[in-house]
Parts: sequence; C-alpha cells; structure tokens
Amino acid sequence: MSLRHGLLGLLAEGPASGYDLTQHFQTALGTVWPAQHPKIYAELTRLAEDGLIEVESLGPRGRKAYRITGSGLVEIRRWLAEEPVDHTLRQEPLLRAFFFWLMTPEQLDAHLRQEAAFFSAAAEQLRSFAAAKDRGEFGSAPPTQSVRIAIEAGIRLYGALAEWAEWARDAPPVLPERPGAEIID
Amino acid sequence: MSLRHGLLGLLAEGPASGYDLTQHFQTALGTVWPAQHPKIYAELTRLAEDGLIEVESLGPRGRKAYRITGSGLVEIRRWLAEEPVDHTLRQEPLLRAFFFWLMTPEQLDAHLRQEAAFFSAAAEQLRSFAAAKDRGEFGSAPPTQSVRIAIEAGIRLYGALAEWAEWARDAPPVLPERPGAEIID
DNA sequence: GAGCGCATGTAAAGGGTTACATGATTCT
DNA sequence: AGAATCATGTAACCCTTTACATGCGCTC
Repeated sequence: MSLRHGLLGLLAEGPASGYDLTQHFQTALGTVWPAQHPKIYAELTRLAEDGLIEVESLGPRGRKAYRITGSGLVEIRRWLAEEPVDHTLRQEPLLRAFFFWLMTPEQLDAHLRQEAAFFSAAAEQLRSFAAAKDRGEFGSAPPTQSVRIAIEAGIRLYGALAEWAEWARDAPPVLPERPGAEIID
Repeated sequence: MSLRHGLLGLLAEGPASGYDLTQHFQTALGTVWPAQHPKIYAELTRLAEDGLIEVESLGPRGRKAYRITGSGLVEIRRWLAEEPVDHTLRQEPLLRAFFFWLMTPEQLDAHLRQEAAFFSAAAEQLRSFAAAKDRGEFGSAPPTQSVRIAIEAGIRLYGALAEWAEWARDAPPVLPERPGAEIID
C-alpha cells in the first residue's frame, strides 16, 4: 500500500491534481513505482476521505487540485520513520535467468545482448537526468536533492544489471553433459 | 503472469509437487519472484487443465507430483525466446528515497544505515550460496549453471544497493534553505 | 472547426497475499 | 503421545492494470 504514501509524499511538495501526479508517476517516480491514473484517482479520493489531503482548488476542465493536511504530513513522516521497509524484489529478467539452460546458445546470446542494451540505455538516461540536476537545472531545494539520491540508486541498479548481462554473455558457457540433450523435447 | 512460466521452468527440471515448488519459491527463486502456496496450487491446476503439465504420481498425505508435458516444454521455450521481457521495477526502498527530505537528518542516517546493513547481508548470503555452487556442491548440470548466473545478478543488485545506501549517507547533505523549515509542519 | 492535450472517472478482470481449514505422516 | 513437518486446498481481500466512457479548453 505504498502508492498511498507516494501520493502523500508528492503532495508534501505542494498542491497537485490527479493529472499532475499521474505525470510524475510516468517519469522519474514511475521507474521505481509504476502507477496508472485509475488507481491514483481512487487513492486520492480515499486519502481525502481519511482527511490526509483536501481539495485545494477547482480549475478548468474539472481540474481538482489537492493539498496535504497536517495529519497527512504527520502520516507520511510516520511512514518514513516507523513503518518497516518492504524489500520485496520482483524482477522478471532475473526469473528468466533461472531458466536460461532451456534456451539455445544462440537465443541466450541474443537475449543477453538485448538485455544489456536495455539496461545500459536505462542507466544512461538516468545519468543524463542526474547530470542536469547536478548542473542545477532544477534548483537545489530539498525535494530536488532527494530526487537526485533516488536517481543515483536507479543508475547503480541498471548499471549493475547491464554489467551482469555482459558478464553472463561470455563468462559461464552452459555446456549440457550430453550436448544438445536438453534442447530436444 | 510469470508465475505460470516460473512453475513450468521448474518442472522442466523434473517432476515436483506443489509443496516442493513452494519450497523453491521460498529460497533462491523467491528472492526475485515471491510466490505463496495458494497461488502456486491454483496455477498448477490451471496448467494441468491447459495440458502443459500432468499428474505424474500420487504419494502419501495426498501428495500430487506434476510432470511437464511436451506442450509445456514448447510453451516455456516459446516464452523465453519470444515473449517480450517485462522490465518493471518496483522497489519500495527507492520510492522512499524520493521523500528523504521529509526525514530529520538523524532519522535519515539511521534509515540508511539499516538499509545498507540489509542489502549487504542479502548480498553476502547470496555470495556464500554462489561459493557453494562454485565448489561444485550442487553438481554442474545445466539448471545449476543457470541458478549460478541468476544468483550473480542478485549479488550485483544487492551489492549496488548496499553501496548506494553508504554513498547516500555521507555524500549529499540535505540542507534546507531555511534550516529546519521543512521539518516543522 | 478539427485535433490535441487536459482532466476525471467507472467497470471488469487479473494477479497476489493473508487468513482459514483440514488432515496425514514422521520423528522424538 | 505430542510436536513438527508434509501436504493441499478455499475464501476474502487488496492492489494493480486495461478497457471503456466522457467532456472541456486551447491552438492551428
């Protein structure tokens, strides 16, 4: 149930509408915590019901901006400081790795090349984003500093995966005992 | 819907019961793809209905072992080779990083210390597991080699996160423009 | 005035976790 | 005999995604 706190955290920076928040969850935040608009709108309604946020203003096209309340701020801080961290890792690319032995060497090499390319590109994109931050393009307010730290984690994560995929490509050759035996069903 | 293929992949190694598979998903596999027994039993039933696996034997205490079928093997290989990889990353620890600026310096330091400890321990555990594999304690059959590769990814991932947490601890000090202003609500 | 982007929502279905429920076998 | 472990399953709930649905406002 972290989307709730993700929204609360974003609203701690200032008022925003469901639409605004959806944009956030489609860029930087979305890389580590994906969320689509139906869930966001629903959760905002619940947060308002619980008094953690409130409607700040109504704008054109039915726009509804929310503002975090005092209890909302208390709640996000409580969550950050007291709630145990959920370290769950769920990575399809790593699940697949357990079954690499079912692929032909050609398939595996092609796969790992694609994976390495994907992860390198992801790392690179974050790196250029971080560089812009470091150049001061987004100011140096505390939220911006935190985004910089979060991005650093992404850079290191994707970097590690890219290197892993390259390592896996040539390092341990998968040699069936009876060559080809596993490939025929 | 990758649990389906996770089960198929495990059954490609040999027959197993829902209970056996649950154990698998609580150790190595579980680190990258958690799954609980209710989902596993349900999915096994569906896989059997679809003819991708079949009951191999009935044992004591109602034990029901499944075996992968020809079409099951075709399906897992098709998935590995053709189905696009889902790169979704969802990491609560990284979501929290976006909101570090809402924590007091003391809270943040304590938090990062705990995180670093957690990730180091996770990496270390996988490292010793990998060392056992490298000593040949589990043989050198193709599935074992793949497990080794998967574990290597986990080691690098957790290692990167551990280093990140250490880096974040002392690197960029979060200095509010008006000291303390953001901490009071 | 056509098209795009802004803006919000509902409904249905899928995927996963937790709690509940039960019983057999093995080990001490 | 009692405890631990093996073993399977159902029910309720939660979270998330995808598809459907609608309409306003701005720009060309």
